[in-house]
Amino acid sequence: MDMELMVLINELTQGKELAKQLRNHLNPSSSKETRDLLIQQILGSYEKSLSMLNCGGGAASSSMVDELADHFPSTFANISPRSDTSDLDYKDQCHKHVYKKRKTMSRWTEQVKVCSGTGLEGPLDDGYCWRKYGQKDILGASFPRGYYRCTHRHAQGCLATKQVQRSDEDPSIFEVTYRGRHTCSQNSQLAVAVMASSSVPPAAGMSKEKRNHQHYLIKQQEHEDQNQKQSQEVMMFNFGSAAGLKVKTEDLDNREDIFPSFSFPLTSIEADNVEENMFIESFIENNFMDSFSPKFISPATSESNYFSVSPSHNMNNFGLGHSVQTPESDLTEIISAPNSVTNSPIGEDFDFDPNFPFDNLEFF
DNA sequence: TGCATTTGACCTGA
DNA sequence: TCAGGTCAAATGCA
Repeated sequence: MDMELMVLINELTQGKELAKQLRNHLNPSSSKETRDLLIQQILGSYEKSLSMLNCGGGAASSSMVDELADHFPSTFANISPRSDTSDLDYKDQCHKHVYKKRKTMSRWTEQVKVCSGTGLEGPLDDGYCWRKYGQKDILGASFPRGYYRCTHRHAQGCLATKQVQRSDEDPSIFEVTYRGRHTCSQNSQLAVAVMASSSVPPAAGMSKEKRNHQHYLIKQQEHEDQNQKQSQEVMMFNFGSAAGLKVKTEDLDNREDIFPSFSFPLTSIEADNVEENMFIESFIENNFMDSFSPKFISPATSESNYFSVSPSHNMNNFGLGHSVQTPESDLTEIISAPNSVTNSPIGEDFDFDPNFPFDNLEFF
């Protein structure tokens, strides 16, 4: 990870810690000087952070901007390099940027079992509109891998992509790797419905697309929640370092140690890449993107990532998950219901503990 | 005619 | 150097 990014995170973390202290001093017995000092330190910490973000020259800044651009393509479209380069250069730079994004975009994998006779082949319906843009024979794989991207890529700059790979062992199983977050409007529109219904099982009348989409969003949210946990873990580590506490860092090298319940088989991701990307993405998404929205879903449950569409598959295999089958029996989605709110890091009585979500506006 | 898919070429990173 | 990922022209389809 970039040193400057680490410094930036430390600054923000320090600000958070100072705010925590300030909160403890928000009683009549505390001196005004102490509070003023803490406020000054908090402001200084955030000013430093902002100046780092505003500084366009540093490598960390540009990489952070890249990251932000990945998540807010429509916003960053206005800052296109077209303004000061030729079309050829622009195309070239965009092309290079695509390859750069390969490494930095979040991704998670699901396995989807397709029953024989369902007629379901190729791209699996998750509620989004995907357009196939490529197919490639993969070394050692019996079946080619299909590459799909969001239909609204050009219209709305949505950078979400997915790869569909048929399993060698069981051709009825498709391994679907999602990359990037949907920023297109179909996401937000359906997301409202999903968020509104996230605390209850999907209604029987819910369309297949919405249910599939709900499943997709829930998986995406799970992925992000895990990111957030890891982010908090690293921040706690930073705290420990600052306070001279000894923190076992090897946990950071083993995601399963940290998140034993997280069962996505991130098959082809190098561990270091996962850590870095998850942390950066978590930091950006949780502290910038999600700053103005509460966390509706926090399924911190142990759950298999194996999503069977077999009608005979027992829903109890998925813990809190439940199965919904369409009348056509073409595709059954296993949708994991969110856990009770007690599992959420955001409690009713919010307290500034190290796990406090950094994205709460009241904090500022 | 417009949109989606196919497929060979090209680019990047390991 | 090669495998994986993406582009874009050609093609198919409604």
